Formats: sequence, C-alpha cells, structure tokens
Amino acid sequence: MAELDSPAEAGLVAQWRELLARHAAAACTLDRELGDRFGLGMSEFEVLERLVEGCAANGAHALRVSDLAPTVHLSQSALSRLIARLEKAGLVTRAMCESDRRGIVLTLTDAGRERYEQARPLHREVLELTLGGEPAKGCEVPSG
Amino acid sequence: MAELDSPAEAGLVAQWRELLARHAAAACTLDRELGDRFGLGMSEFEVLERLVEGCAANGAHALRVSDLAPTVHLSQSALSRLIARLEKAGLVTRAMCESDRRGIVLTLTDAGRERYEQARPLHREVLELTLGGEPAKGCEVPSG
DNA sequence: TTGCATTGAATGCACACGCATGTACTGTCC
DNA sequence: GGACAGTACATGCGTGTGCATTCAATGCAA
Repeated sequence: MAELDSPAEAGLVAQWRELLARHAAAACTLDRELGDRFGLGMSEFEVLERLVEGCAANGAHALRVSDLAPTVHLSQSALSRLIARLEKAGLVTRAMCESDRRGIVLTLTDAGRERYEQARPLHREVLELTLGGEPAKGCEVPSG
Repeated sequence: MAELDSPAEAGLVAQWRELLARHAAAACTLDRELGDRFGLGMSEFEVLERLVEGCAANGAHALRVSDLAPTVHLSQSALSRLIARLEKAGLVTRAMCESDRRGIVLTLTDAGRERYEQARPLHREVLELTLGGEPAKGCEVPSG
C-alpha cells in the first residue's frame, strides 16, 4: 500500500529538503536582522539592490516596476505593496513612465541608497554564515 | 561611495539568488498544485510525510509535535495552527501525550494516509520539474 | 475615429505567518 | 510539601502574501 520512492525520487526529496533548510535559515535570519537593524525585509533589500544595480546599466537609480517584477519572487500585488512601503519610508520615488503612462518608474532616493549601503554588509554577513558553511541549520544571529 | 562586492561575496550572492529562484519555483508550484488538487499546502504535505516516515520508526503513525517541530521550518505557532487545520480536515488526530501531559501526540488517520499517498506522485513530479532541470525559473504547471 | 482585447499597476479580501503572551504541566531546589 | 524556572502547546494581534478584481492606458482593427 505504501510504495517507496525510487532512488531518483529519494535523491530529489533530499535535495529539496536541503534547499528548504538553507532557504529557511537564510531567509529567516535576513528578515529578522535586516528588520531589526534597518527596518528592511529581505525582499525590500532585494528591490533596493536591483535599483542600485540598475544604476550601473542606465546611470540613474531608476527601473520600471514591470522590469523589476521578474527578478523578485513575489506576486504583482505583493511587489506593488512592497514598493508602497519603500516609498512611504522615503527610500524610493514612484513616478509615471513617460513612454508608457501605465507604467511606474522607480527612483532610488539618496536615503534609499544610503540605507542599502548600510545594510549590505549585514546582508553579506548573514549569507556567509547561513550559506557559507555546509550544515544549514537554525536561525542564528551573526553578531552582537 | 559604492564599494563593490569581493569575488567571494559576489559568488555568495549568486548562490543565494539561485537558491531563491529554485525555492520560489518549487514552493510556489507545490503550494498551488497541491492546494488545487488535494487541499494541501506545501507544509501540510511535509507534515503528513513526516508522520508517514515516523511509521517506519515506531510502527504507528504517531509523533510528538515537539519532535516534528525541528523538521518543519515554521514557527511554533504556525505549526500549531497547521496541525489544527489538518485535524479539522480529518487527516490527523491530536491526543495528549501520556508520559508528558504538556505534549501532544499526532496520529495520522486513514484519510490522512490516503491523502498523502494520493498527493505524493504530484509532489514528486513538481520536484522533478522544478529541481531536476538546471534553469529553475517560473511557476509552471506540471501537467494537465 | 470608435471598439475591443491586452497590459501595468492598485486594491478588496481571505488567509498563513511570526511575535508576544497565556495556560498547563514538568522538574528542581528549598 | 511549596515556590519557581523551564518546557509544550494554544491564541490574540499585526502584518505580508496571493488571488481575483478593478481602473487606466496602450495597441490594433474595423
């Protein structure tokens, strides 16, 4: 009645559980640490980072929301609200896109840029701690 | 003003983004497919699976909630409510633990066992599609 | 031009989550 | 025995999420 997984399936499940553990450890720690120290969620930081990277491409800290969407693993509605939060916090500015007035262009403010620069070391540190080693367990705090 | 990541940091970030993409693809698809076809969330399935595995260990589909907790990447409160949902759906039974009356022993019902067996092929199929290949993008539906 | 399907983004709603707290029970130390 | 810290689980609360829907703007066709 209870069929066993084939070896291939068992390997896939093991891989999945490893991925779940790593993701949980990193995401949980990132959310808590970035939230406590910089008022940013994991995805908020991710969006700021994309805006900073967008700078290298077009010279301005600006991106269409529709261009941002595929890179952040959130629903359209969640992204919309996340941007609203960032705007409320004064980290980004929403402006109508001139070439397509349905679209919204995000601009990183100086405060947004600064917040990102401040948060980045902690972000990298958490990744180092949760992904660098092999164990991938728990939700440890990187430093006092 | 904008310091670049060291090569080590850049690699870590790349690894993190890859992990995020894989996790999002698999988790999103699992939740939607298992939800649509079996009324189960990803974590609900995971809990049923641990109960089934627990069978091999002690002969009964029973586990302490406190033993289950470390294997599921949820807060204690989220797990408590998840179990309440499973119980409401008739898939598990909650009983007081005799040796430690603070504890709760979960028992898989026949319906729970059956639901798990029905859902498992789809679960494995989704993992195969989202983790098996290298791309790790999007939220595709495994089959009609 | 008008009409209509499509796209980009915002919003109502239900729901699952984490944090903080509450309640019940255990073990220890006096 | 009684007091007390610690553990196991449940629950109130605020919040972030996805789905479905809505509204505005675009592109295309008649």
